[in-house]
Amino acid sequence: MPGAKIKNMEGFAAVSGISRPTVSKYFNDPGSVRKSTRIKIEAALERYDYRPNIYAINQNRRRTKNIGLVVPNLTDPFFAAIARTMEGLILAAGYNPLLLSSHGGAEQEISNLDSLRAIKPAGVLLAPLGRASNSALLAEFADEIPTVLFDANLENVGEAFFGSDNAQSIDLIVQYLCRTGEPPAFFEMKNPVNPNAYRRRTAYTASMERLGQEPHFIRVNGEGWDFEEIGFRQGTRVIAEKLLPTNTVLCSNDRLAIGLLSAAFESGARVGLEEGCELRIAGHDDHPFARYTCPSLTTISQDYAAIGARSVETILALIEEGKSAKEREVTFFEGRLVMRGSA
Amino acid sequence: MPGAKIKNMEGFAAVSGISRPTVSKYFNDPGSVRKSTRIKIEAALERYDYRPNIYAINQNRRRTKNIGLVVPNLTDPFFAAIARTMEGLILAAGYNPLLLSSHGGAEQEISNLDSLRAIKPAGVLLAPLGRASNSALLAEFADEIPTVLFDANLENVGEAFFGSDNAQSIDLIVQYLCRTGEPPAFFEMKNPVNPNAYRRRTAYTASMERLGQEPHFIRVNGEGWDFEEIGFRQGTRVIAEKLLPTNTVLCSNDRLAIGLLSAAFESGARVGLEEGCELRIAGHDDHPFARYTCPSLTTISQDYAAIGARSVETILALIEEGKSAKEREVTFFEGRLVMRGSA
DNA sequence: TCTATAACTTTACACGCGATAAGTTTTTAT
DNA sequence: ATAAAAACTTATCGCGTGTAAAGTTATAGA
Repeated sequence: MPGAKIKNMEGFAAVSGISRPTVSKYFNDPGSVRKSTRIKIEAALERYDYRPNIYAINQNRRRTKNIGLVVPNLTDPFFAAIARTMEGLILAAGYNPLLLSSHGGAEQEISNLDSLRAIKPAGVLLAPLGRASNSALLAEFADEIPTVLFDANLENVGEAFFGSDNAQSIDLIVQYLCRTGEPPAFFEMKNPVNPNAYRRRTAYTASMERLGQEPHFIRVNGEGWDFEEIGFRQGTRVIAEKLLPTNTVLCSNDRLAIGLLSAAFESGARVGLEEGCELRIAGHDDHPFARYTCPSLTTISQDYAAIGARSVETILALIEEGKSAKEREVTFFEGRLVMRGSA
Repeated sequence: MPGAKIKNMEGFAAVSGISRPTVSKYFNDPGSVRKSTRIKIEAALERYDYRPNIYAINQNRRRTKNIGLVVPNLTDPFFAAIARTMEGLILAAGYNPLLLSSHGGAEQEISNLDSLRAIKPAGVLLAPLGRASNSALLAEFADEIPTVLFDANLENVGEAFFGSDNAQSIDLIVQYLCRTGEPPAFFEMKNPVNPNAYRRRTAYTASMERLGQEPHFIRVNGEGWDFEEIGFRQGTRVIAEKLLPTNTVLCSNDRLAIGLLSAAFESGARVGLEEGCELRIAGHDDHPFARYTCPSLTTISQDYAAIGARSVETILALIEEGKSAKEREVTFFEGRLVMRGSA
């Protein structure tokens, strides 16, 4: 029950009976002071309402305790989820996370980095938009401030990258689909916004060829990040015009698959493994809603716990060890097959 | 193409040929200086790389330009969307939005407010958790810092509240459902986390009675914010045990409805308006995903453009006019019926 | 051209803390 | 008990701004 407000550390030092530099030391690391003085300070904290002024702190510290966290689109629950786990890890390490969303726009991405520059963060975790990103400006930023990329890789930007092993995960699901039915066609956007989409395209071709199957692509038009909408509209057309070369469709990501599932439902095409189903649909990412589609969506679960953990570990190491790594570390984590009702 | 970096306003004032206090004035309001000096300063900004140090600024300003934006759960796309629109409005007004999510936890909500206190925001827009919130501590916070609530109201906390008119919107959809088929039963959680859920419960009863129908409740167990999961698991049970009193179900929110739709699908119960369907399901909120459920979800669209706009306007007025309003303003916006395939 | 006034300049201090140096006290190890 | 080490104290500076006072110059309106 803190009583009277105290306006600065000078005043707080006075009431706690400890000198100001020692109090300052305490706030920067409570373990760095003698136990007896720690007790005195904490007793004073109980009695009085005082918190160090964060602006004064940051003005004087060499490095702030801020870590920027930039995701391409918070409206996408996938990024909301990964951002949340990263936030927790950053807090646990005693740093202050600052979450920004680029809202699918390259200008917003740049303006996010500008905002971050203003707060002089110790480091930044950045999931870039991908193809749309202004990579020259991103590289410039990463040159000033320790930056780790995740989810989408841009060549030579940042000190490290952590993401999914699309070659492995796509191979996993292509093998599964081929083993259990007709080989899949690949449903994707003509001009994907995300580099992962390109990797998955390549991985699909490679897997199919390895299995002696001919790759088939269903490439649909559409711009932006409204993937469900694109999957739905183009899916409706594809089904109506009977453009599907096989009864099995592997979508480049779950959000397209969600749209396609909805299109199939409204078109009267039954999806799933059961008797009488005319279509199998699979996705990639294990979107939070994939469990609740009708039927539930067979997909690949990205190991975002690992991606998040390693990204945070790495930026912390960069910050605390001081300098940048000799070599840019690039690590791909394996995906896991999640078998559900749709394929 | 800014050239050499300049470390402080002193240096920048020197190269721009203007005195430091005037430069300071310029950065706080470019319109407050003479046109000829504005041109000189902006010319220097082109040639040199300088931005005022945000920590030094905020240490000395009476009020910062920060506005806190706290939502109960960013993983919920509904809140992600409303947060996004509010962010845009705050930026447009020349303020700096700071987005925090309480992740469904009361402790996190409090710690978010503590983080905000540390940055001394000019004002805060807060969507509280609701029932779980520590409303005493929230009230204490709102007492220190101008605060506007949205989405979920807590009595006498904050200077104003903006949200949906649950009585109107529930009446709208209950009337629609009664007009077009059997009167709905109300599917909800036994102990909802959100005050809106209580309002909707009451509104449902009132509407049904007004229409001369007997209200029926399906109250399911479940804790936390994993509504889809709860809707799915309990929905599966309810369908299996044939506990539905009518063929029409109105869910307290879309996320429960999404789970229930999934349960119905897996249970083989056809949902919708078409021939041969045995169930109608409706929701509330117009969740971004509601368009893509199978069948697409009939629901109520909250006017979150209005809620966001009025909330931001109000907090800005409070900040700029200085003092708090005479009376706590409480405004409910009407919902709109969105007719889709499920009911 | 003159004058009122708005806008500028210089000077100075305040903000609240981090950091460091030099001296003093307390704790730990022998 | 004693010396060395650790932790404290006082004193002082620096950070990059906001802000205010007092004096000076530019601008607008007559």
